[in-house]
Amino acid sequence: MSEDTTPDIVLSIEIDDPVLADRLAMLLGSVAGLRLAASGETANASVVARDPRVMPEDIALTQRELDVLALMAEGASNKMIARRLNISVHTVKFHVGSLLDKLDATGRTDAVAHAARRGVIEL
Amino acid sequence: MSEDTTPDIVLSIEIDDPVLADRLAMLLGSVAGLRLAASGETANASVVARDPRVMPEDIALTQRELDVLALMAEGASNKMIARRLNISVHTVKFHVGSLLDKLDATGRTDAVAHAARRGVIEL
DNA sequence: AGCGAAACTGGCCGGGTGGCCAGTCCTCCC
DNA sequence: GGGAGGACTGGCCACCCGGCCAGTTTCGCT
Repeated sequence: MSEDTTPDIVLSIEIDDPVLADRLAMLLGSVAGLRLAASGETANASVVARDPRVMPEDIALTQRELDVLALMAEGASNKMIARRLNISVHTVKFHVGSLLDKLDATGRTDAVAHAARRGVIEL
Repeated sequence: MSEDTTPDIVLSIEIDDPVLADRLAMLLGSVAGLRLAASGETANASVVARDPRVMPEDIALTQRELDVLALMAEGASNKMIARRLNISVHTVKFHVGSLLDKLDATGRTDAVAHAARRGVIEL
């Protein structure tokens, strides 16, 4: 017991592409100071596929629309949003309306789903 | 021009903990066949902190509830869900009700948000 | 047989939602 | 100085949503 001040970092590979996953397992399996997680083992970190949502491809949402969107994602009703933002329910509806437009959604539930998919918001 | 059939895997480290990130950068930086992404560069894969949602911790949802939940996440109205599942709107409401219960949600938007967060559904 | 869970259906109703119309203030820009 | 866009507000209204009550059938387990 001496230089084990830092135990191996346990890494789990969570990549769908079997080819890439294999290459990584190969490369990382023989790195000193690092270990691949056994099945079921809790890892310190995971290697995941490049998240597709990272490229913004931003839909142009105004700040206010983002405010409303965030609260919608919390399950807040128009009334709650109005109170939280100190604006009238009508104004909330106004923003929700343009949100549905811009996100090409049919309702508020669809809107937050689309927004989450496109990375506009984080659930 | 011979064994470059497989260019280096570009890896980006996206970990908040600076200590862990540093150790990983150190260990991974010197692995042949693998390269750390330059800032802004698009990586093949990312090293991320253990995603909390990976552990199932499944809420016990019945098959029918999962059916309804999936359609809710598509932004479908109760009427649409009813048509798609060949059941009455009342039955849909019944399932939505227990979904709200089990997912501890205040409305359908909140329900799909919670479900997505817990990994019950994939957006 | 008896019992519970799941799925299904109905009526009723208050409140929420989204679409339409209208309008007023800003500020930035040509 | 006139336009364009954003934020904001109002009324009106059809429809949807979620919660309440009630009931049926079918299944598996004991």
